Amino acid sequence: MQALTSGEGPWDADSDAPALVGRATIDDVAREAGVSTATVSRALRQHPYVAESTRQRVMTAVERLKYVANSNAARLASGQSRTVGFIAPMLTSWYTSELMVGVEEVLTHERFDLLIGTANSASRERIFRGDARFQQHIDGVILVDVFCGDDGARRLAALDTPIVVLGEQLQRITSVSVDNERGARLAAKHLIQLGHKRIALVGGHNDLDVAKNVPTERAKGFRDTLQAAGLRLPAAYVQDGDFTIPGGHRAMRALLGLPKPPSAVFFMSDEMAFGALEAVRDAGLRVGHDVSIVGFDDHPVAGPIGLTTVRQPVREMGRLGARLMLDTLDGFGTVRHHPMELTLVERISSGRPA
Amino acid sequence: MQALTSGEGPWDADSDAPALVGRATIDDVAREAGVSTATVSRALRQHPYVAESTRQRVMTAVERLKYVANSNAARLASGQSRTVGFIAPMLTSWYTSELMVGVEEVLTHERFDLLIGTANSASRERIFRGDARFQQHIDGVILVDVFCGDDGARRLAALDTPIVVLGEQLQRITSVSVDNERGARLAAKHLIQLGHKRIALVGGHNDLDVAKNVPTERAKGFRDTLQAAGLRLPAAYVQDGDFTIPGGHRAMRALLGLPKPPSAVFFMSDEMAFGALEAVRDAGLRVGHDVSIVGFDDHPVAGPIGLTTVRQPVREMGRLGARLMLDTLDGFGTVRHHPMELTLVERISSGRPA
DNA sequence: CTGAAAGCGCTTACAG
DNA sequence: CTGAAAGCGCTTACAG
Repeated sequence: MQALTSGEGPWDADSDAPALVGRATIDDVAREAGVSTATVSRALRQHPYVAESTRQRVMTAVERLKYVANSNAARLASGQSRTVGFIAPMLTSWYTSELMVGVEEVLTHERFDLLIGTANSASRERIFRGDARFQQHIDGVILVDVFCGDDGARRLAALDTPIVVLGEQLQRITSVSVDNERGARLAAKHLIQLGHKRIALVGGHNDLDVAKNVPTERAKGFRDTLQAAGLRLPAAYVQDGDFTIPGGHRAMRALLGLPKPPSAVFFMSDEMAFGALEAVRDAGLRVGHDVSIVGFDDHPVAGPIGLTTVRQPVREMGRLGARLMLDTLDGFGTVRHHPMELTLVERISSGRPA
Repeated sequence: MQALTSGEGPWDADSDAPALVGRATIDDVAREAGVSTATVSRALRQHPYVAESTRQRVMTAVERLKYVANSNAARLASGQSRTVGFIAPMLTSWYTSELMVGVEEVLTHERFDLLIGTANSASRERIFRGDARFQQHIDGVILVDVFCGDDGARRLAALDTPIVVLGEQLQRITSVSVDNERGARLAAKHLIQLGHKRIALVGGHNDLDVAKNVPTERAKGFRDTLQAAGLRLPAAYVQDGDFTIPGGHRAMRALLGLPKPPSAVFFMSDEMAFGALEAVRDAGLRVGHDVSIVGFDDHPVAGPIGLTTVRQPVREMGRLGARLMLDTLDGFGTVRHHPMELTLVERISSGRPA
């Protein structure tokens, strides 16, 4: 970018800056400061052995020339990509993008790049054994909703790539996790305490063969709680909502079409619960009265529309995950599990059965 | 990343690949194919003057070695950053992130990187005259909700950096735009036709001194339509909702607290309308009956909750904007304006006045 | 159509 | 604490 042509105000050119053809390089700075490029490089990266006076001179030259290091050259020379991969089964869900924002926030601050990837069943193999984008030039990978059992986890841990898992806990892999079973228990208990007997469950990813852990754990917590209360969960009361808004809509319609529809439904994500709203309305019923609904996430729209939900601090999980990755890359890499708190937020979408 | 340790299934090592210490470089490929590195480079980038048989041999070697070019080296050598900047006043709104997803989609496909930036009043100057991240190593900039009048537009156009503007139309700058005035007119007309006389307006960015164009244009279309219908718009009926959910909540609460509250409100974004929902509920009123609400965007949750809104194809706008940027960078850079269609989607949040 | 070689702008042992 | 120099892995005129 060059200086602007003329005129006043915020779009003005900065007339203080020395005229340059193209951008200043490290050589320009070295010349200006009267030192070698090596010294400039060291001064700029907080290298310990640089005289304070030298550092000052370098900084002055940097300011004057508005020098910014060419990161391509820096990465090539140092062999460090300063890039972290981010892999999730579904990039468009609120949950995923919120995690991504958190991750991006701290990574950008540390001048790292983020490489985004989806992980459906077709691509998951490629990713770990040679996907074009991930095969090289990546320092580590942040995984969301990992799609593997204990066995897969063991193999993941054996990779020589730093890995951080978000949203669940895996053996021998650093993670920022949430107790999914407990979250589902909170939701189930809440509905049981309200007096509901016919409670349905809407999850997803049943046929994707990816991202199985999260729905599996939530389903378990839910079933266990119902069972402990002596309640049945008929097969027809378990629907696949695909973790999307339209999926939630379909699932709810199916449930309401049953001979004996449930009086309450737990959705494993708020977005699915949002989709359900329309189905309830179309059936001429009222949420919170005729049908109670509980979601999972605490999406920003959950509050405004009064959705009872299991809240998880998603953005915070993303931030923490990124920090753990950075720690690992810095060599402070003991495997750690960071549990995040889950809380039930009661709002008006759940009430006593009619 | 290295091969996995052992075991079967999707986490297996690929035993066909030649053992390599580190990654294959262009030299490895050249050796394997029996050609020079220059030829490998040409073959890989669809250079016209490469014999078909040579290209085949190179490709085979690439496959065998699972070669992937080091983009840092490629960018350094070619002098092309293959990076596009994306600047918006508010990164967390649905509108902005949806645009970003669209942009990211086509940019990634073309192996371009995206550099994200916010543009509040404090930083907008820096961006164009020397922000560390944008000063260099960027091929072009995509601007959302540009914050300048005709004068600013003229200066923007004079920059030697390719620019594409999203969401509105500016003199002499390529854009993917929407007729904001018309959108607001659609909303106003709809409410007027339903019989409303007391109609309020909730916009935002009033004190940010950024992103003024969009709210200004929408306000104009709205005012003009009311005036043409002989309706007044008292100052108290114009509120700042900050383009956020909490902002919409506050604005609605203020409106409902008025001695003579409006019977209908037009929000310049769906998210603000979402925030209003809670305020309406808290006041013991019903949306679509006691108060009609119209939004702008057609956010994914608008359908499920039945929000009447002015729909704009946001993701599509992002995609198109990215393509226009790529065209510009390829030298096909005539200034063009691509208008996108706006349509009113009538749902249950708007009805006849009580 | 292909190769030898310079060069992109940094970083980093290696000396001093 | 600092400098000279090699090298990171590509691309691209320049010859042929």
